Amino acid sequence: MMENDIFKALADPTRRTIFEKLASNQSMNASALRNGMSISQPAMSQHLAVLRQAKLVDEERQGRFVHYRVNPDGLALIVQWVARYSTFWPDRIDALRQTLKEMDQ
Amino acid sequence: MMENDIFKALADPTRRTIFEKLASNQSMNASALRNGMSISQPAMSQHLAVLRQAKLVDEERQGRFVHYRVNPDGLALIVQWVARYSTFWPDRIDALRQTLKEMDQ
DNA sequence: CAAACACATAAGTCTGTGCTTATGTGTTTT
DNA sequence: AAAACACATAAGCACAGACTTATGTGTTTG
Repeated sequence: MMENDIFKALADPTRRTIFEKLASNQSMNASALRNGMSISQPAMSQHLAVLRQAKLVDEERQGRFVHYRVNPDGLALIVQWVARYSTFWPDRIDALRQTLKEMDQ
Repeated sequence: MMENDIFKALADPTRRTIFEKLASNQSMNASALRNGMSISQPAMSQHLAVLRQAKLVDEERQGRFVHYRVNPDGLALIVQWVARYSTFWPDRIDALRQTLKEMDQ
């Protein structure tokens, strides 16, 4: 299940850090992502595989490097999930609900 | 960490089911939540504890029953987290960004 | 007050998962 | 072509977490 992959992927703090790194930079390869992270190369590779399967990240091979960047599909799925419960937010935020509906098309 | 609690809480499919049940009904006690769920009483109790710690759920004791309902705080935190990456959504959805900013105040 | 009830907590088991080291695959460099 | 490099995969280990049964705590009912 798609939803499950996403939440499981984001349940790990290391993976969220990786994702945030990718979000603030345009695109990074796996080695660049490791900088300042005290994480082994295989661990990084495994985390990226999980993020990729959750559609939170896209990869693009360039020679011997693999460049990773944020895939909006994953984020959109979270938004859609949260949007189902938008009725529980303060009234004024109902405007958000509208915007999200337009987004779904 | 707050963020961690939420994502870990939602990483479990059973807990998401419980949360969705609470979202579609106004308020339910733990026993009512078990209906049609083939889950033991202690398991339900443990899941609810996790959801409560993540601020996804509120409890209110009434006699020997404990009524649970959705706590918007948890949902709001997810929205805030996703909002940080709203730049990755298609342009027109940038309107959402505005709405979320207003929400933060 | 005793029994039934609603729920929480304890303790143990089993599976999932995040890590490691070792090795494999493909690409670039010299 | 050999060496260095970037990354993936394999296999094993250790811990986290979801479940179970058993029991505890508090409340209501008969």
